[in-house]
Amino acid sequence: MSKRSLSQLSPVAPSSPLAGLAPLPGLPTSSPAPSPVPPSSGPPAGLPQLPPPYLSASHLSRVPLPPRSVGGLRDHLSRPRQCNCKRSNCLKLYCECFAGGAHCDAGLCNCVQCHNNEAHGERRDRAVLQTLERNEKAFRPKIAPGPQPAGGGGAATGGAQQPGSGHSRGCNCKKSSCLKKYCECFQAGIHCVQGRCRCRDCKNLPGNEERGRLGTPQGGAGRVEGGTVYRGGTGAGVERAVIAAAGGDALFAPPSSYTIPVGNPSSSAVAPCSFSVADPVDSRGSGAGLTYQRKMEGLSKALEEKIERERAMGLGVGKNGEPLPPPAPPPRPPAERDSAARMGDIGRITGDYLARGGGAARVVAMELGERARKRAEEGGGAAKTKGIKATNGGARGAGGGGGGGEVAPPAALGCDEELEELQELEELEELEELEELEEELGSGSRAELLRGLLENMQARTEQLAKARREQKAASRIR
DNA sequence: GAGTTTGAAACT
DNA sequence: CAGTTTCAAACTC
Ligand SMILES: [Zn+2]
Ligand SMILES: [Zn+2]
Ligand SMILES: [Zn+2]
Ligand SMILES: [Zn+2]
Ligand SMILES: [Zn+2]
Ligand SMILES: [Zn+2]
Repeated sequence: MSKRSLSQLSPVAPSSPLAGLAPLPGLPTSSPAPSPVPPSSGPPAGLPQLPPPYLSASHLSRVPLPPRSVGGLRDHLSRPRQCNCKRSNCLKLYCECFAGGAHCDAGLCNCVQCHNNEAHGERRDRAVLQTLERNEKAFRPKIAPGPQPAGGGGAATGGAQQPGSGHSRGCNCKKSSCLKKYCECFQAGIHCVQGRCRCRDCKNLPGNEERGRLGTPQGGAGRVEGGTVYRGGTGAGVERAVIAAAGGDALFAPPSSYTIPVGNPSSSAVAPCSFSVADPVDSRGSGAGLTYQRKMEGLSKALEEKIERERAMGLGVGKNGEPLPPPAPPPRPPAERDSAARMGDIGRITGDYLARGGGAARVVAMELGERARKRAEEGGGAAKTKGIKATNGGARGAGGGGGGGEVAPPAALGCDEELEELQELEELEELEELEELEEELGSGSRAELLRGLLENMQARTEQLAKARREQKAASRIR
């Protein structure tokens, strides 16, 4: 389902973007559609010429392409595309994969906390929209298709370039003279374009041949995929990036056909799209049902208590680091809940708690530890009690506060500390302990719980990071 | 592999 | 739009 006719312009168009990547002819400029693809590795340009992929501001421009990869299934489009992102969640253009409109390949990428995958479809969708908001051409090729003096990884060779070709936005190099792969032009193997490139001391202009053919003695060749310039490509890189291929060749990962709902700018695009992968509901699978529910219950209760306790102690910080004075508006809902609601409790509770900024990390850690212990007891003996890295012990991390009466947590520091703590914990997913734990608890429950916690933590982390930045900025402004 | 440099992307 | 900060890759040692 979810098949919508293009002409259907509903206000809050829940575009179902990405998903797969739809080959998108990059350049706007009319491409005579020659046969750019050079010999080697020049598969037939089988892609039909699609209509201008421009995201018209008047309506959704859903690229009419084979919904083949609708599920976001493996995009058999690009070659090794691998990133090593650590702090962007692969949801920013910093990430090669994301920038190229592809999902990260858990097998190839070495990214941390990657959200550029089907498992985080919605997040990714939002990120894509944000990115497009900033720059509608964000996912379009930077390198014009057409005949290029390609020389991937090396300086451009030919003489003059055809108008319209080159780096669409030009580079802005200041210290590399455009002779290193720091320069996108150079990396793409094309000359800089006067008037567009704002480089200084450019030595990558037509005529200025071979300054050192391979400007980079070390490292590998650069590459250009679908017009996107990448720095990556160590060694095994593509010697000849074959930039021209963009003309409609599947050789590269054509920038996916992201769609952007521009229908009504006024009404925020809050609900971007509900592409949703599958029904998360049933994903739980059979069997784990009851067990899972019980676990959740237990955890829920434990967390609730913990929260209550801490709140009573005056711990907690406002979203912006401000102390949290009011004991809290205890909107303690009745005790009646259906299983479904109960299931969501964990999320709600932790979310609530985290939102208030308590020692989030600490709580999570303790909770996990407790869970493990519990499990051990139940299971009867042999259980292993995973302690889960409990970060700073009893520490009064965030709320800290101290002593009597008014708990005035040093917003600044507390925030920072908590942030670190959280970031550290965010990597729980990679802890071996958890994997072991998983065996004991059952992947279903563990995964679900963990995911919930992590998501909350991530959200919180983002908040904190922002707050921290602001503080930093504020202090620097002084 | 650790540390530095670089410029695009992000943010203010 | 300019000035800064963040980020991940290119590069150096
Ligand atoms: Zn990445
Ligand atoms: Zn990746
Ligand atoms: Zn990734
Ligand atoms: Zn340059
Ligand atoms: Zn340039
Ligand atoms: Zn230049």
